[in-house]
Amino acid sequence: MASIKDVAAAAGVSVATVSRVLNGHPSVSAEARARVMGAVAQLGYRPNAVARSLRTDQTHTLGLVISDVLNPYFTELARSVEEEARALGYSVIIGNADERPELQDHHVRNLLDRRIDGLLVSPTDGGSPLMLDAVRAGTPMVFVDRWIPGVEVPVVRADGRAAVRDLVAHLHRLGHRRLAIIAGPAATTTGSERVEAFRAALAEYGLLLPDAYIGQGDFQAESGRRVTEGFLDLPEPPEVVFAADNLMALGALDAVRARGLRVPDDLALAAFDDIPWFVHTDPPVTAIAQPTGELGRAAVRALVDRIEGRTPQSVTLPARLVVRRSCGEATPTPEITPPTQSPSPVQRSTS
Amino acid sequence: MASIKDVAAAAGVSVATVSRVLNGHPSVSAEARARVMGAVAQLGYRPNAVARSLRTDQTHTLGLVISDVLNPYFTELARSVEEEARALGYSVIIGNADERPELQDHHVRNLLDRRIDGLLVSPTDGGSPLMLDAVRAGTPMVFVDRWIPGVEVPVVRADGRAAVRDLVAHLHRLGHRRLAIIAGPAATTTGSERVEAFRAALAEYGLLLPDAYIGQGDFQAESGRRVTEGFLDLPEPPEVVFAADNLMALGALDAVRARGLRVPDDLALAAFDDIPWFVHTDPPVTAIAQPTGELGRAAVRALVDRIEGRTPQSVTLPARLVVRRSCGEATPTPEITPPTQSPSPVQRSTS
DNA sequence: CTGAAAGCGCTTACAG
DNA sequence: CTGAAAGCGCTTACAG
Repeated sequence: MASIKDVAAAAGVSVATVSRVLNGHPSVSAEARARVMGAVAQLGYRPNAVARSLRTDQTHTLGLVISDVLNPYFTELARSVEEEARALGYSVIIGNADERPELQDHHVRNLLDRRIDGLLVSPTDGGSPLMLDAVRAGTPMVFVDRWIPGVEVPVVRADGRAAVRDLVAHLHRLGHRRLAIIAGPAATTTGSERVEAFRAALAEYGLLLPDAYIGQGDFQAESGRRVTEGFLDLPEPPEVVFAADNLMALGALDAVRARGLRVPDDLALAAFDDIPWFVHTDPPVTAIAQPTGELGRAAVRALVDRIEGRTPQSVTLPARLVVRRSCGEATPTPEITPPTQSPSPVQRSTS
Repeated sequence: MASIKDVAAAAGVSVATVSRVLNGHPSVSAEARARVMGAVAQLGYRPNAVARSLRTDQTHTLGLVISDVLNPYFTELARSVEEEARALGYSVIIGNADERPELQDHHVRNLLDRRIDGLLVSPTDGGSPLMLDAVRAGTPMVFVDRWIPGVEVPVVRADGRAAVRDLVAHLHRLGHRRLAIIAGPAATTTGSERVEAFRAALAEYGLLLPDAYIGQGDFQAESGRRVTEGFLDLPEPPEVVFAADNLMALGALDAVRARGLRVPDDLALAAFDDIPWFVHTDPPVTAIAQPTGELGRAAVRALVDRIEGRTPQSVTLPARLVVRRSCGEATPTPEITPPTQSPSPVQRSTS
């Protein structure tokens, strides 16, 4: 591969001059610039980003550690992160933690070793020593979706509390009283918050969330299946299951179908995170939709602000309920709240 | 951040010795080793991968350029690629082409600039000059899923012809005669091959594939929607639509539902690529399943073989038909072919 | 077993 | 406007 020396030789100038034209430095004569450009084109020269990074101590790269690539929510998040980063002149390297803390640490370490300029993390746990050290060492970092309490890092996330309240109102209106939840790991904020939001909303209707109705999942499909089976085996099974993410909802659907039961007749189902497939499942699934793309973009902006010396902003965006048929036929409501107006509109899907 | 000099100073040895213990070089005294390890632990030292790469001309990194991260097929592929790469001591950087050739080139260029050790590509088009140059320049490369004819690069992919033949047999048995396809871009191999396999299978039943029944999609959902609407507007609409990937099948479902029609009564549907959601759609979708994980792993092995001086092997694995209900009720067959036995078993799903 | 030194491909003050 | 030189953090022949 041609190096800057080859270009300099071909253009009859010094490597310093080549470097200057490559970096758009103003003080280069038009003639030198032309000769260099010619040599670059002729040799098909491409600057070595590794060498440049070593010298400048910048990689123009962001690390993104997501909890699970197989989760469409994170996949959409990753896509918007890459898009915004590209627009701001950064590339992104994705690490998939697969909901496993050790794998998360592996990727954080790898990313740090590569000297990425900043790190976007959706933590799989309560914060490993490695991650805490990285924060203390001053690594620019921003949490997306999930975060670690007590750590001085900006957080970009959705607040689902109002939407969960809307969901419980919807369920109550349909006559459901025994409501259960498939929770994510308690060590994650989204794992515990969604349970708490659910519990608080139930309390408003004088309903309790007994321990037997809190199933411990790990945000992956298999756990949703297992927990749902446990619910169905209860002497008094719940009437509704609220899955704290879309993959556990998939597992719940598997479990219900495997027993030859039907949603919503035998068990109603709702999920956190809305995905395109929920429109076409049997039945279409009532879900809480996050503004995923906007979260990804806001997270990148916050991180780049931090990297470039500006003050990063934490951002909290509202999630919203999308009612479909998986909790029972909704009694038709005359007014339809427009989707973008109120802070937490109950959007009635056309499906 | 502590550098190798700091470690050397703290341990009272030269940087050469530090480097040797870090790299497991045998000729280091036990005492020096212990002192270095101590200093490393105490300083929390981590080698700078950028500097190491510059020096060794190796990044231990693979580039993976996929066509679309939002496609669950590619997401699963990416996951298995990362897993196998990690097992072999490599990390992977993913670039998402989003089915856009310019974006694909952007990522290839970025990856090349970063001096990745090798490139895994699922080409979005027939091969840009940039990609062709990279091959000519000797960049270790392997094509996965899609490939570029006439280019001397190993290919790891699934052969769907037998499964497509099984699909057409299934459709014919159900009485369908007017069969249409939503194709991918003709510039991609999977775009054209799936049409040709479909056409050839139809011919075995004396059926034609008229131009009006070949819709041009781009492997993304919106195109599936648009093409399906076109089919439904035809004076004589098809009885079945075969979507060449799962996202276009999603678009087809959208279009059918938007018109208040039903699958399979008004229009039957089948898809290339099987995904977990197809079990739970209304109705469950008959699909052709690829051995995605195995493809990803085989591709990595081939690429690493090439990188490490061994001779890489092209690999072709069979895809198989999974019958569900989206093409009409199947007449129950007495024997169930075990999924792993025959080269192209027609697996009857339990859903 | 160990260290001094060269060099990977760049960028950037410094001097002219 | 231009070039010689230093230096980023490593690895690795070379000499001892």
